[in-house]
Amino acid sequence: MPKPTTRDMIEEKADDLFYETGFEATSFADIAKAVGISRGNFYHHFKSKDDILDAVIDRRMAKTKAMLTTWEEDAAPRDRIVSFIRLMIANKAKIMAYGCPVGTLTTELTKLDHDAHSRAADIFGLFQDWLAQQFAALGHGARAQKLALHLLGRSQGVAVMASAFKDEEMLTSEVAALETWLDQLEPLSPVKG
Amino acid sequence: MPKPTTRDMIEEKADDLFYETGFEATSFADIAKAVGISRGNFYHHFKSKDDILDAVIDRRMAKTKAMLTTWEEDAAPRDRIVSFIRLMIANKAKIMAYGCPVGTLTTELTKLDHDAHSRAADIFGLFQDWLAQQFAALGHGARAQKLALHLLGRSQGVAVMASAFKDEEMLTSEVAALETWLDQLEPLSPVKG
DNA sequence: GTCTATAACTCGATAGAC
DNA sequence: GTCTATCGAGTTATAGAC
Repeated sequence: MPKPTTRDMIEEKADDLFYETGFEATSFADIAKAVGISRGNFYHHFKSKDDILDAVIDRRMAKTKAMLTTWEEDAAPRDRIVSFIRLMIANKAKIMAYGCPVGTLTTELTKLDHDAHSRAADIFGLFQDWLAQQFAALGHGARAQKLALHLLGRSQGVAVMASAFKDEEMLTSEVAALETWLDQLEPLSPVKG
Repeated sequence: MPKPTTRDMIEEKADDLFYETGFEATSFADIAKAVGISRGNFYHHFKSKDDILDAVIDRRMAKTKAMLTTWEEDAAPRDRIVSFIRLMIANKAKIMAYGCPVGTLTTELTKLDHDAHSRAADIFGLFQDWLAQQFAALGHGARAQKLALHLLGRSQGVAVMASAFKDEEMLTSEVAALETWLDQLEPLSPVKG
């Protein structure tokens, strides 16, 4: 494992801080302090705060793609979708504290009327397309994209409410409801098996 | 109708701006410009920016209570719940542009670790309790609060996705799905009728 | 006295020169 | 890596207008 570069460190800490305290509320000084470098050193790596945001979005896109690829190790599309649903359980503590990283960033960028908004929304697009593939494999071809969007929305709702009320019970019971929903979808006519 | 006071005007414009551009991103200069008064003049009406936030939350609580009371003119609990669901249709344009006013504010205040976060979440509490009353009247007493939270979450998810993708079709079809969900809830054993 | 406008202060932000 | 410039934020002080 190679030693992380300064640029990697900046991206990683900026990613965390944008998630935990928001993009606008995070200052260069905050990131510099977290990384342990001086502020001037930033300009060797990033020209502006927007440049860091671009890098953070690229980083999240790459990590999302890698995660989706990992989930494809499950042969059954149904189990792949369950992996997505249970991501909320795996990230329970952070979701209750800060909400969903994708949803809260796109929401903030929408209000700021920021150019990067559509690129942040593209992360949702990655999830949607991947989920739609799984629903199509389950035999829901015609409405695969719609089901994917529905599932994404349900997940976002859980994240918003769980962080608003700091309610773990709500999160776990809604995750269970989503798995029930998945297994009761009709008609179920998979292409194979 | 009495002429609105300067204080009323400040609250109204601050409410709009907090919704459209976010609490932190809205400056006193922005509000002053919208109201048409000077910056310094604020401090005869509010001690600080947090004071304005408190007033805005109070204002939203009051408006929410008034709206819920209006919906109670429908005698049938089912129709009252439909009024809630269709609020997303009535506010379609704003939701696609800025998301849900309650959800986005609580999300922002969570990340800012702001004291007013719990008061903002109380607005969700108003909706939840009111919806739970309607579900109880429909005969779902034991799980009325849970159903209310579920419906709130579904609504939040729709708002997040619709604003992320600027997708009106998603909003309208999910609203229709919610009405179907409502009418297929089991068991249906209303106390009266 | 209540409301309002002007100006100045403090602080922390981005940005950049050395 | 330090040090400074510049800008805009929230805030305060003071003085004029109704």
